[in-house]
Amino acid sequence: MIPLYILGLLLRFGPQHGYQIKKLIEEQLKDFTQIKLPTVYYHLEKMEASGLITATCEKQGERPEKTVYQVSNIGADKFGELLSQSLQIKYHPTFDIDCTFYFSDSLDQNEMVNSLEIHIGVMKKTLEKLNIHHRETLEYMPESYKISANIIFEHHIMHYKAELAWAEQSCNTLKEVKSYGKDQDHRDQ
Amino acid sequence: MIPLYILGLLLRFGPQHGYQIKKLIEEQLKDFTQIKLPTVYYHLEKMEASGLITATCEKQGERPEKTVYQVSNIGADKFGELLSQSLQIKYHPTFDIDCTFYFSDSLDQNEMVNSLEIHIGVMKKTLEKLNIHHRETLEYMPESYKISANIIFEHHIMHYKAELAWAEQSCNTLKEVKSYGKDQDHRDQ
DNA sequence: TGACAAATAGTCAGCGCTGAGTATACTGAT
DNA sequence: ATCAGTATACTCAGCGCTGACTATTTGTCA
Repeated sequence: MIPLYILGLLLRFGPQHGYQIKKLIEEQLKDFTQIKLPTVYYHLEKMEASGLITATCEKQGERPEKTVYQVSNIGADKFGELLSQSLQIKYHPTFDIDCTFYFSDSLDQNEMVNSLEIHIGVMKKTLEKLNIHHRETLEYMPESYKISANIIFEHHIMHYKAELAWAEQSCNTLKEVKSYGKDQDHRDQ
Repeated sequence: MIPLYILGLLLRFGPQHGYQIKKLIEEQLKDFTQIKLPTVYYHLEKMEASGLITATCEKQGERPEKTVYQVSNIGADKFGELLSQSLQIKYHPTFDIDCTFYFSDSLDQNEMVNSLEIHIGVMKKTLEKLNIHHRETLEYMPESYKISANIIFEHHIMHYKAELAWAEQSCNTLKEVKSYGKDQDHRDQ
């Protein structure tokens, strides 16, 4: 996926250094990816080696050189190819927290409720931020890009909502079990 | 997360070989993880090196040896530690398809609609399977595990539903745009 | 105008993971 | 009795990724 981003950004915004590409990704896609700088450089080198992009050294004054990358013809073709391939949508999420619940017999219920409550708070804040950013983005975005921007934002918003709903539901379930347990204890005494 | 699974499974089901651990993960968690065999062995070796588990060679007849692993005291402590840590829930999904939509100005709308329609089909089938497997699991599962099993299944089901809803919504949006575009073409002619 | 933080630009060792491969044992069809 | 196919059990080279590091340049506030 990263080569696709790099090729696409270089085609859309013209030749760039590795660092600039990282900045572009941060600006353009901050809510949707977390690509690290060394990862960008790693792919730039690989892509240069395979001829998808060409590197030229830029010397301003006599300061250290910066390497500027631009897409070759082969790279432009590859972009189209990768983009078509990316239409094969896959969705097989895994959640670390499933492991926690799988072994929940070794855990205290209060801790679990607590942890879910924190999670609920985080998800609510994340959703607020996303909604605000969504509105902001639509303001300065040219009409032709709005539809796809909407689709991307909606994708994330819907999954965050699902995560929130799950956390709230599970939290309530655990609380009910707890109070039921207490009732039993009470009756037992 | 994998060391946590391995420690937990070894504690719950007793000493096992690498291959058996893989089988256990497949049986117990088939809908929720896709851990590969070499990955299991990788972690077993690391965990043995750090004293979390101990390996003993088993020779049946004079056939090749199997290595059986069991949890040490240190490992049992580590299990508790990792399990507590795992209560810090993180959710920052990234979707490859976002990249596709980000560059959707280079794509044909029909292809995108098509791709989403396929995705909708896959998600529907996945949900059906998950629901069936959910019911089956609850049947043979002892009462004490049902709550956590429900929570895990619900987690996945809710996210698959979100994914499905998003795909349907986006598909409709794109279709509307297309027919609107056609209208315009028609008027332009 | 000197000093300290932040931004820019890039490198590298090493970790986690897995596709592809090896080798033996079992099982069922012919 | 044999052969194919599957299950069991494990190994290893090499890829993708990134934390931690280096080094320079540019604010920025006193």
